[in-house]
Amino acid sequence: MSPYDPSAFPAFAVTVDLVVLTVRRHALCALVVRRGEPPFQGRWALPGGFVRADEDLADAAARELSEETGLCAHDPKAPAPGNGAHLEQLATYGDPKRDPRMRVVSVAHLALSPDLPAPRAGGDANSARWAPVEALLNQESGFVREDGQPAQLAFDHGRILADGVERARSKIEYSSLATAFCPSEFTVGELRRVYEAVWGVALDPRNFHRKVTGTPGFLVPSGGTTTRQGGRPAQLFRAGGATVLNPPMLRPEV
Amino acid sequence: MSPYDPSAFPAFAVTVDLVVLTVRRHALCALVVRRGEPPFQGRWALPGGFVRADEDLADAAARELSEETGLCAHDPKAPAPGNGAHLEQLATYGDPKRDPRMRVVSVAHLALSPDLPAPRAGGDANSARWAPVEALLNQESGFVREDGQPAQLAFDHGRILADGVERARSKIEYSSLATAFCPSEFTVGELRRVYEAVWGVALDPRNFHRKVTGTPGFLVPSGGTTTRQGGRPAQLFRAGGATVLNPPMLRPEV
DNA sequence: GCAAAAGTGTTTAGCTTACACCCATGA
DNA sequence: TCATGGGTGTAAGCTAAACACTTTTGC
Repeated sequence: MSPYDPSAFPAFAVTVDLVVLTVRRHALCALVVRRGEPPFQGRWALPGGFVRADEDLADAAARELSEETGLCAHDPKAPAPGNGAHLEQLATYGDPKRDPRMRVVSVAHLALSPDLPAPRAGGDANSARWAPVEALLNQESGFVREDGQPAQLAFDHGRILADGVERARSKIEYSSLATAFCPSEFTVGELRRVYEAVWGVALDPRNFHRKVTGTPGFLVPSGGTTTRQGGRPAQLFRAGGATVLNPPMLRPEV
Repeated sequence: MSPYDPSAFPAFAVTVDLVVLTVRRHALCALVVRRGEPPFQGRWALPGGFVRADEDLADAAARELSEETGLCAHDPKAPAPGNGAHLEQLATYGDPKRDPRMRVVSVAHLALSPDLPAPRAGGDANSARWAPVEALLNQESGFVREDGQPAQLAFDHGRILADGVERARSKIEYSSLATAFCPSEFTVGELRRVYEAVWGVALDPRNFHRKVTGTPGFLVPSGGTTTRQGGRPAQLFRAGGATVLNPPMLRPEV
């Protein structure tokens, strides 16, 4: 057997699926698209698509993200963040029966984005929307949305979403990743509300303020202030160069 | 275009590659096999192989691990650990040029095992050995082993190994995973030497002892004692049911 | 006895927590 | 004036780091 013989190994289709998270109205939300064709026609699914023949996995994920949201994924190593989203590989799902049509291995990616006006449909999806992850993850308990659509996601996307949410929840503990949910300029209170939405807890505003402003390199003041949240004007910050938080932000027990 | 048409998407080969780590003679070591055929013939590589047509990714990784080492990967959820190794998915590597022959996507897995007598060759590898990761990771700086073989690993396996080592180093901070490097019964000192080997640091034996014995569910005394390390007899322990360490073990700055 | 490794006790410093308190704005 | 969110001060409690000290074996 020659190692160059394509018949010597099974052929797989490879896709990328995206867990795109954002914080909207104090709730952690994920981008879902309605499937326009079988299988799972009419059901909600994570955005994604086939990896092209000469495309790297990260490039395929960035392309799908751009097609679905218009966001530019920004390389964590790039100097200018711009209006980009954080994008990282999450995990790979390859159960032989995960797609009834054929053998598909999906390399899931996790994207974190600031709140966007509204998702625009793209590719073969005929509609797209932000949905609170809490509702989507209640799929196991037979949750049904108010419009009568079952919330159960297509394929194994419920599991993929759960893994992505768990990754996001744990990663903001020890990294500065929570700033990826914020616009380029934000206040300490806005950043705190991100943590509260992602973790589903309430944090002490005073201790949170001391913690994030006291961690060198986490936040840099941009000079301006804002009163968009009401109350006393708050300083505006940008994300600093630090990527790890040491000591980490502690997630309350419940 | 029908979604069932195989010509509608590119075909990929999918492999699993294994980062198998152990601690031998106070050094973190990885299992490498010598390649018997091109490309990279004669070079060291990580063990791995093609995923079969109806095989899950985790099953393929467990099969390769068993073929190369005789270890049984044990599901973390299984009740009886036995003589099994820890096995988890690491990351997926799919650069279009990572294999000169064809488009191969590799789903890398990380395995942690107690010290084994000697690796046995299996599959198409004509030899296998444990190599200190420090030597393997110095490949970038033109490191050459004492036998004249360049240590540079085949394909992108140097990067995969580096990612696996980093995962292991960070994961023993906040989980009980370090016990996967120990035999079923071990002393606190032996566990400490695992941490010291993986992190490459020296830890205070007194504070380490208090830390691990004071964390509920981490270690359970097995009743026996041993003097195999010399000095005063040490209590023997087994890994307890706890999988997370809270608060975590702190890695010194270096 | 001596070396070596296992354990215990104690002090100090840093960090988290909880909460009292003041500040600056819009309505 | 009052409600609202921003921001500072401070004392209690927990943890880790550093290290003196005792215990129990082999040689």
